[in-house]
Amino acid sequence: MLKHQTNLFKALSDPNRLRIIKMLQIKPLCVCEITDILGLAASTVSNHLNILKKAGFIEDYKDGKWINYSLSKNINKPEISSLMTSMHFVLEDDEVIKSDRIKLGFVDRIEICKR
Amino acid sequence: MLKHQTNLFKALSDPNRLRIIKMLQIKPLCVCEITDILGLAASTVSNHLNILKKAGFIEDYKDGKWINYSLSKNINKPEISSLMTSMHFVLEDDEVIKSDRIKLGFVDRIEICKR
DNA sequence: GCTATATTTCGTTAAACAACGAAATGATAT
DNA sequence: ATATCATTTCGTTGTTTAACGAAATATAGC
Repeated sequence: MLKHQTNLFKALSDPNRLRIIKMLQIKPLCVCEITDILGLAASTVSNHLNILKKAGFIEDYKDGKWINYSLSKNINKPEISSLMTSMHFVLEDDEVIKSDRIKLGFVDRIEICKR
Repeated sequence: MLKHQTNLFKALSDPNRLRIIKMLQIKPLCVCEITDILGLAASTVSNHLNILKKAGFIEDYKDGKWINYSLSKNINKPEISSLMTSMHFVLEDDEVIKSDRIKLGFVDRIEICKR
């Protein structure tokens, strides 16, 4: 249990995973859109998403041929919802986060996947 | 800045550092008391305390020949106080944490330092 | 000022982690 | 049914991190 709760914080202790959460605060995204904005290998992003999902911060659902990720509801887990509230106090003024969020307005999953 | 905020979560992503915070929620402690309960080398504990202090979660003050650590006030840092609030929702039922807190009632810094 | 002792710094070692590319998987849409 | 393409799995590499003991530092109290 101590180990499991430690994983909650471990999941949040990577800059790229924080970027993912701050993007998902705006809207749900598919793997290829996240990959495009972060500029990482698809396999690396897949791994990050898995860590966040196992921790309970995000969840996925299918949308045509894409898998969308969104922040998880987790009404019933106080530690998750409490930490998600904390995430709103964090990094709002960060340049990287702001830039990521601007890019969100222009990502087009169909264009990305054509490349 | 992204890096600095990541360190907030990194500081909380180690089981022994979580144990330290959950103990300090009960009362301030000196290094030798924390070392005694965790069962780690003093140098290791010193390192953990430094990481928590740099992140802004704890602060120290002198008390005779001991240095006491306590949870930091940080009224003015919303991300810190928000995360500290989250820490109250976490690990309250954990066996290790409960056992640590029971030991707190019996630690005697003068006895410890005589060994 | 000296001595005892609490705490920190340093160097080392082993384990954990992030990143990648290539290959495997799986599901959609024709 | 199959071709296509999004996503995941796997194995590898370099980096970061936790832990230790020994030595250094600092300070309290005589």
